[in-house]
Amino acid sequence: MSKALTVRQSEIRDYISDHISQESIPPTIAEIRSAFGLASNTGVVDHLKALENKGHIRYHRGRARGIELMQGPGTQGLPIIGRVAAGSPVEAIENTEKVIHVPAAMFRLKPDYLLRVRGDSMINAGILDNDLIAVKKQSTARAGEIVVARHDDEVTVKELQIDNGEVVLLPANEAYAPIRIPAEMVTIEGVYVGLVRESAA
Amino acid sequence: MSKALTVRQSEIRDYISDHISQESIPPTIAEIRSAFGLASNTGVVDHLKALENKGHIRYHRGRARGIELMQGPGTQGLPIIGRVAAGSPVEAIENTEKVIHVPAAMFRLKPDYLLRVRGDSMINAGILDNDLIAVKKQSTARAGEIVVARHDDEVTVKELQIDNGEVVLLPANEAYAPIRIPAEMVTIEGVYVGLVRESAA
DNA sequence: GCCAATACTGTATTTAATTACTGTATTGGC
DNA sequence: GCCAATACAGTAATTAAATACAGTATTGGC
Repeated sequence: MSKALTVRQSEIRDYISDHISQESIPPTIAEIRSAFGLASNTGVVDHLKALENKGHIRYHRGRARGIELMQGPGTQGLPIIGRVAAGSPVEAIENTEKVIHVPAAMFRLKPDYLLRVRGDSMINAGILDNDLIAVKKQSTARAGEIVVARHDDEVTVKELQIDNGEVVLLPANEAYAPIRIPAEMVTIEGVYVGLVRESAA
Repeated sequence: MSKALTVRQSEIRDYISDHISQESIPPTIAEIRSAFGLASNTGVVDHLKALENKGHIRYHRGRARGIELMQGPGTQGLPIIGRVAAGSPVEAIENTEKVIHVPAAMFRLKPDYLLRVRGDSMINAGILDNDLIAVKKQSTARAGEIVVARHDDEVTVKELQIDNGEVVLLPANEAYAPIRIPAEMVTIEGVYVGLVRESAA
């Protein structure tokens, strides 16, 4: 749908997105120019044209602040994934509870979806039963990161550790034991980048 | 807060609201003028000033399309309160870090603002240092609820308990002792209704 | 080695949009 | 009967913002 952006292009796209959420109006070309320390409007216009060609914005020529953000994945709505069906990828659409409009800019790393956590195995990491964790999709992770891991068609949230070539999934709760699995039997679905809790009444 | 509008004023307010939802950008003064078949910008400006005085819009002079709706689509922004200045009410505008657009529907009870939590006194309730808690403003609360309480110009987040006419502010961390204060020395600022965590990298 | 895309500077110009007056007519309240 | 608020017209001036052109330098692909 929307082609890959260069580093500079996605910086500008993010600036536009942030400007809209904070000022509730798109920036002018001159505002973008000075935000990036550029000397000429032309450079900004070039980027806007590129972003338009790649389907990320609509650029209404001749209109003041005529930049309209296209709601690409990760921009506006984050789907909430509920129970995860066995065998299906975690982002399968039929598992979507609903979509909530959380600005991805709210989190330091842009998440791709929200996953509802079941159980209390991560309470010492401040992740409680029924919390929604913001997950960024990626297939690798570093030791010490909290990851969404799939093993035997079961998806769990645990701290990742590597020990002697084996993957250790470490709960943050003394009542649970670490899970040790050969690396080739575990798939990393994503990493934990944030959390949303709708507190019970 | 927002005073009653005349018929004409609410027509114009509705037009602005519709324009934002349809074009995702506020209208210009000239667009409003021609939409209502007026011959002069002055009439529109008069209405905008009236709408501003009555608290329905913010009118940013000198900016193209500088009309910001205070209610309606895209207005569910919650201010993030950072450090709380001594003596000032917690919602004081100078303490606002920024506004993030979190749909109020995300939480069961509609919060009024987000408060950045400092310290680890509530870790057993899953509230960590630097988390943002969603707070609903209210001056009373029931025992067992987690509240934002002010005592001696200091604002803390604790579980509320009542014991023998005294207020007990209960931390959720064994390392901290409960705080016991006469009820008349504590002000309840609001109750905890949700949480947002921007996880550290 | 060339082409296309990216990422800009610099200057000038045009058009979009807001503001700044002055003035008229109507309405409702005290 | 007057005052304040509402609801406009009309004209000019000013500023905000976008565009148009002509370049330069760098990168990666074929």
